[in-house]
Amino acid sequence: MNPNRKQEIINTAAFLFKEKGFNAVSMRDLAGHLHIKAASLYNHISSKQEILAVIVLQIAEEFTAHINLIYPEDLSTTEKLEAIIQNHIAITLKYTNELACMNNDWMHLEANSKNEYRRLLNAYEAKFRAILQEGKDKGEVEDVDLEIVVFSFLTTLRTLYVWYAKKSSVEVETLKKDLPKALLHGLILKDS
Amino acid sequence: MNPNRKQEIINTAAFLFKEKGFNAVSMRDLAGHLHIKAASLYNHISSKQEILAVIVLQIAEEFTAHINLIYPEDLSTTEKLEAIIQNHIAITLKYTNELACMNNDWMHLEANSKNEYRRLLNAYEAKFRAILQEGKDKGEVEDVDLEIVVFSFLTTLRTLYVWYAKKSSVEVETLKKDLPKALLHGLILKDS
DNA sequence: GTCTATACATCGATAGAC
DNA sequence: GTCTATCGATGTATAGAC
Repeated sequence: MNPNRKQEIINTAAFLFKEKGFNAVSMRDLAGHLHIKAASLYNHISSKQEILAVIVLQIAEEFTAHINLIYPEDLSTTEKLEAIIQNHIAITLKYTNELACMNNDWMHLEANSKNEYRRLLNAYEAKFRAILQEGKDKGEVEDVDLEIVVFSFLTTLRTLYVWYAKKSSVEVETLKKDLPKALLHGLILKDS
Repeated sequence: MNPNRKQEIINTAAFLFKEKGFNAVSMRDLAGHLHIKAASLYNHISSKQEILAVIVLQIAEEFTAHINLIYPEDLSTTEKLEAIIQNHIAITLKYTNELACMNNDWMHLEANSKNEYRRLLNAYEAKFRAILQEGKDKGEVEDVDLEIVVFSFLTTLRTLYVWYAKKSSVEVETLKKDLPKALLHGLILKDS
């Protein structure tokens, strides 16, 4: 019942799920990393499914909260997109394991949690799409297919934890500076 | 021993692995979709691991073959990158299930196959990086961090099957036209 | 080439002692 | 709150009949 212990279990689970995938981590594995027996886990959590749901939905809700904050602000499209990029970087640094787990294992949520996750995901994409559409209407955004930009932008941002896994803190500063550049302005010089 | 039957098993497995993930598909599931019993599968394949290795390495080798072809050609950086993008789109259309499986389940390969996969992946990224470096040297490419561009570019291309899952053939034509635009030239107009 | 039958490991989860 | 012991389901894979 100790909430600290519960959080400890969830953090360890997130690490293991990232490393091996949800289905490849047994309750015995997880317990072993905490130096207890599998049966003892059930004093703190009700099921393996519950652990996954907490990990995934916690992160998904944090993303939703941030875009709901940014969306109505009086900022240019570039500024809004920059804020979203910086938020993805910040969450990637803080919740690397949970993010990997969300991306790879949300499909293993049971029905109710999976629906809730999908709802949050769709809401996030809708707000993101609306920001881009606004940019197009205001003439700030190039004439490219909106769905393609939404897809390529969000795919890159969602998968930042892969990049982060192999990098140093110096390189994180480069990421904060150059990722917006690469995503927003492309990489081919206009006059070539 | 019938090679057609073996291919049929592998194709069905790729579909199921994409839908549910490697570990969530049992040999009984797989057999059921082929209207036979699990034991009968072993007349055609030696293990579940073998199926995964065939699926993943087949695709990985196809990507490697293509970049080895493009790399030494006498083309501009833009042309080479366009060729790579079009190849990713083509493979996504032809091998959607296998591609999803490669991305999500390569971690479940056994040691030897996993090492081979990593070798192919690293070789691909190295060639891709070299093409970008060449573009920078020739002044065709913006001054952005190379690793960040390699990452965001390849992440998007690798994950195209997610986009394709929900789209029509009309939209595929838009993808072929606008994905290079979005990736190479960005989305923010220069004068805004 | 597919079947039935089954071996044997491991899974998530529970009961009840301490 | 952790333990031992264990249940019942399910996993991959094999043996041998047809």
